[in-house]
Amino acid sequence: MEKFQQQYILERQAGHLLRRARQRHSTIFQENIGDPQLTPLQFAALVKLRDLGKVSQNHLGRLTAMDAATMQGVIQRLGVRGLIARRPDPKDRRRLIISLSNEGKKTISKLVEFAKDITNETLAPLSLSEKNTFLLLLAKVVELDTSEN
Amino acid sequence: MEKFQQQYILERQAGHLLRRARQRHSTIFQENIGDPQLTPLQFAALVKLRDLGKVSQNHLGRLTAMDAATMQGVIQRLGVRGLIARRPDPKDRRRLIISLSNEGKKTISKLVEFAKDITNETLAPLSLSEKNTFLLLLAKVVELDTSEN
DNA sequence: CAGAGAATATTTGTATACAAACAAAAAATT
DNA sequence: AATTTTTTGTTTGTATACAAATATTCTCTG
Repeated sequence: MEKFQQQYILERQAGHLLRRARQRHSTIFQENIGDPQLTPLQFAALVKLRDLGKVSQNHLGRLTAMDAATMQGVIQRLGVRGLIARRPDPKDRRRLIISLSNEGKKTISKLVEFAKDITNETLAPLSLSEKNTFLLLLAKVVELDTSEN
Repeated sequence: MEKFQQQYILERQAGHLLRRARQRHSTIFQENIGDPQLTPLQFAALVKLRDLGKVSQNHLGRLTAMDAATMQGVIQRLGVRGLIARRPDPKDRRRLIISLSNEGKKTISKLVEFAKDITNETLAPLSLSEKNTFLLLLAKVVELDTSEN
């Protein structure tokens, strides 16, 4: 008795499909966000800052799933554009406290309206119920409790 | 009558979740592929070459969803490691024909066994039927016909 | 067949992504 | 209180990702 050799098809692997889905999202994001300079990561950082006010740089990184080195670059570029303010935490001199500038507040409140369609557009090949299922499963894969937020 | 203001929650956006899912996959891939140097993209290129034999560099890029510039780097690094062979196409002098070296053939046939578990492990938080649903929807999002492969 | 247009590969520049090593400061342990 | 450990942020190095510009070659059209 021969065991059937299980084949390996790239197009059915989670990694390949996730990568392509992110490419799709990235394109749609760029086309719809209304600010050609702003990237998905930069936008994510602004959203979290809008929600929380002031956060340390590393903490913001954890909230947006960026490691310290990546966060460094993102904050750097947002700083250059004047969308955020940085100042040292007097209570913990290791920390850098990040917050939105007035310009940043204006920007995020304007762009978030465009951002709302992007998830929907990214999942456009799916029906409404499929979209919901997909987002639910996706959150489960990354072990995020949906009811948390 | 006031319209309810629709909120924007980062953790429910496709882009953010896709990004995190890919981070998860990337970690699991690295831990399980059995060759610390080999990246997901490099592995994808090797798999396609195994399936097809000889392909031009750009064509390989399209098959693995990499643009020409990215492909350039991946092929470069696989070349340095001696896993592929490159030679000009006599019939079309713009083209570079890529194929597996003997070393590359050995490598891919050994590693593909490890690779088979990675999708499963990446989707471990899901039940078996959820995994299937998820992969199906994911393929639909990137508009890949599953029956094609 | 000549010229326009398209395809292939390369290069440059910017932005993630993350490992690893580092300095400074805070927290935990003895 | 002194030592160890952890945390925070920075820097360096490698690998995607992709836009844009370029040179070469091929294809298509008139």
